[in-house]
Amino acid sequence: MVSARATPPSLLGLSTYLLSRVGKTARSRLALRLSERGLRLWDMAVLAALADFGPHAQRDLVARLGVDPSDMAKVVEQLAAGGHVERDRDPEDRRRVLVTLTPAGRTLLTELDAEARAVQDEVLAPLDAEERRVLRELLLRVHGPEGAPYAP
Amino acid sequence: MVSARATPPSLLGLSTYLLSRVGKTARSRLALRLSERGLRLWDMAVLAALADFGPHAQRDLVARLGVDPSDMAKVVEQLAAGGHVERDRDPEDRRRVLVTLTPAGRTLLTELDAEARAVQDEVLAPLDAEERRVLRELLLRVHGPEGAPYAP
DNA sequence: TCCTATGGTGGGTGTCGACCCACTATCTGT
DNA sequence: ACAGATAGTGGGTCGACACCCACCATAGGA
Repeated sequence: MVSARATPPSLLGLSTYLLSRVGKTARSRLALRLSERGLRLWDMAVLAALADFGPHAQRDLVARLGVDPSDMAKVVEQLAAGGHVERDRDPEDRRRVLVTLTPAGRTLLTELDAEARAVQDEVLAPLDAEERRVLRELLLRVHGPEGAPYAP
Repeated sequence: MVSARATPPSLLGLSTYLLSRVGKTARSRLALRLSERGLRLWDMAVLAALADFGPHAQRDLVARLGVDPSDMAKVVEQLAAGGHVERDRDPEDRRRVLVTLTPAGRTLLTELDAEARAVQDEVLAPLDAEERRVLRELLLRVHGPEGAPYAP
C-alpha cells in the first residue's frame, strides 16, 4: 500500500512543482535563520551587492536588486541603524545617498554566508558533492547571469 | 564593466539563493496562470491527489498535503462549487466527508497540467531536454519521495 | 530664476499563505 | 447515557511582501 503521506505523482512529474516546493523550503529556512538576527532576505542581498561591487547609490541598489525604492530605503535604514552600512550624501549630487559597507557589515555578511551554507547542507542532504555542483550549475543557467529576465 | 543589473556573485554561489529565486519565479508564474481561472496552487494539488490515489476523506487530504484542516475545507468548498469534486458523507462514519473527483475535475486537472508544463518550458528555456531531465531527477531526490520531512 | 525631472523617505494599501480558536456533529469506550 | 476524542467549518489574526502615492530636497536645462 502507498503511504497516505505520499505526494501525488502527477505533481512530482512537474519540475514546476518541485522547483516551487524545494525553493520554498530553502527560502523559508534561510529566512528563519536570518530572522533570528532580526534580518530579512533583502538585507543579505544588499550586503552582498555592496561587498561584491563596492559602494552604491541607493538608486543603483534598487536597479540591481529590483526592489521598490521605498522598500530599499527601509532596508538601508535598518542596516545603517545596526552599523552594517554607512550612508553619506554624494557630494557630486546631493540628492544621492551613497551606501557603503562597514567592516561590521562585512563580518555580518560572512556569518550570513555561513548560515546559508548550513541551510544548503540541510536541504541538499540527499545529494553528494558532485550532484550539488551539477544542480547549482543548472540552476545558474536557468536563473541567467543577469538575474531573471522579467517578461510579463 | 560589469552590468549594473548583475546579481551579486556572493549570492549566485549559494544554491540556497538560486533555489529560492528560481522556485519563486516558477511558483508565481504558475500561480498567475491558475489565478486566471480563479484557482490557487492548493486546488491543483487536491485534484492531483484525488486523481492519483482516488477518493479521500478530507482529513486524509490534510495529512497527505500538509495543509491546515480549516484551509482544506475552503479549498474543497471551492472545488465543489465549481463542480470539480463531489462531497459526500461517509456512511460508515458520518463525521467524515468523502471527496471524489468528478469527470469535470479530471478534465480540469489535465488542463492545469498542460499549463504547468507550459510554465516549465518558459522557466527552463535555457536547458535542453537532457538537462531538464537531470534537474528534475536531482530535485526529486532533494524533495524526497515522501514529501519534505518537516524537522523543526 | 523658474520649471521639470530625479533621488530618497514616510506612510499606507491589498494580497497572500499559514495559523489558530470556537463551535457543531458525530463516534467510541465505559 | 455520558465523557472524551475526532472530523469538519467559519471566522479571524499575523507577518511577509510588493506596490503606490504624496512629499521634500536637489539638480539641470530653458
